[in-house]
Amino acid sequence: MHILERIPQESARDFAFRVLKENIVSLELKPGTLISENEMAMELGVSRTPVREAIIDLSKVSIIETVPQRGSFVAYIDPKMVEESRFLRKVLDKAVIEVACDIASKEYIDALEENVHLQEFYLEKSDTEKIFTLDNLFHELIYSAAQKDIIYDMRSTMMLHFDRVRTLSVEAVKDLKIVNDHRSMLEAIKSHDKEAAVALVEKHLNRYSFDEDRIREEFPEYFK
Amino acid sequence: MHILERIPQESARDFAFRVLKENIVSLELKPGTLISENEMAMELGVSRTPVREAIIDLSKVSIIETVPQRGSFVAYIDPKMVEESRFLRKVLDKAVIEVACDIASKEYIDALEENVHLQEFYLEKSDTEKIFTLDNLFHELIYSAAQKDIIYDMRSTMMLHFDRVRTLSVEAVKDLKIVNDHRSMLEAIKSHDKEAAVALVEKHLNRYSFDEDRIREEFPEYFK
DNA sequence: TCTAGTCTACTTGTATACTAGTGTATCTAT
DNA sequence: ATAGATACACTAGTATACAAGTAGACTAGA
Repeated sequence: MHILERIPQESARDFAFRVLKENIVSLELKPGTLISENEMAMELGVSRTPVREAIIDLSKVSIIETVPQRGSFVAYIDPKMVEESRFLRKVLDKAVIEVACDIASKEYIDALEENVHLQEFYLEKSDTEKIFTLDNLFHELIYSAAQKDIIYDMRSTMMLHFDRVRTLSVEAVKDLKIVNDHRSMLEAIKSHDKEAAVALVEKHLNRYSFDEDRIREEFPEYFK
Repeated sequence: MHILERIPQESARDFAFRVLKENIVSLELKPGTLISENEMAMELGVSRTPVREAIIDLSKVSIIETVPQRGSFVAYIDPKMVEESRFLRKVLDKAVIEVACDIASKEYIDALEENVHLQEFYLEKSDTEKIFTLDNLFHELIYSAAQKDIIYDMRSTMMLHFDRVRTLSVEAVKDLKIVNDHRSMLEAIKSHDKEAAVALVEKHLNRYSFDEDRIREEFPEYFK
């Protein structure tokens, strides 16, 4: 497992949660791996309690499976769960951007404006890493603008299923297209054009295809 | 706090979670109340650990607010959160019933059929309690039929915000209408009529109105 | 009367100890 | 050699102990 740096003042629980999440999505922790609370506590330099609490959180969305008295395992890739997370994202993103079109305040519009501007800036420099971070922030901002913050949290945790298969997809989505999508979405929000916004989200999400058959063939050991 | 009976083989954590949930929704635990992990552990006859884990869960959706080194408090009714939960339900219920129209298996159709039949049975007997339980099960069955079980869990926890103001609403929704709605939804699912199903959900949810001003006037101490 | 300080009684966060169950490897008996 | 019993090493669930911080009551002094 790849141990991240602990952020100052970060609680042990949040730390453990963050490390677990990263390692699962990046497939550093392979599906089927046993996560020992004890071992992980040692590695992180914290006690079992916060590690355990983080594991419980992730069990909630079935990305970790806990069998009493046996262990906690990284869940195998389950197409049903991938579909469930993709479904959740599509449904929520569309509904939320509509609300954002209605009620986004100038404050958030400005934040989105800056965000997209930076995306375009780093697109110029081909800094995919930065764009990835800004991408996530962009969507979070929309949820905030629509005052749907708790829902965003749920979406994030659930998206782990999808993020993890995205790690396996060779076919990288072109940054150019993504950034363009975001620019268009922002313009739609600014002009309160709900219909356009929803259509853009639909198109945006369709860029992330999930070729289950290919991935299953290439990484059969990751599937149940 | 009203202590429920512990179900055999129920884990201490699930038990604590269930008791907390019930007491918060029923307003037995009033908004603003301090929930002491220690005290609750004593009352339930378990240790702090499972109680704490239950509290963490509920903090996730902001129905409990935990301030480090100060305490965990039952959150005041926050119209923003009520709206967020109502929004989540509306968006998900509509999207999920569409899926159910597409893929509900005979097994689930049968289960729904039995469920609605029982609702009609208890409607005859005016057993509101039973209908309430069957009502919840009905919606859970639809989510299961659409293979969206994790999403249903999220919805449930988030709905606590809404369920709690529903407790305060005097205007009881008529059982007759509810049961009729359910019957119609089932028929829509059986005939794969997505449009009708979505329209029914919309109508169904509109029955649950939330007169914030009135409730706020009547119970000002429950609001922040 | 007011203010500064201190003490107490609480809280959560974290660490550790104990319990009970599971799977495996090993040993024993046939 | 094989089947069954058994010991062991691990697990998660729960209980308890300790650390660190907060709020409020109380006291002493001006």
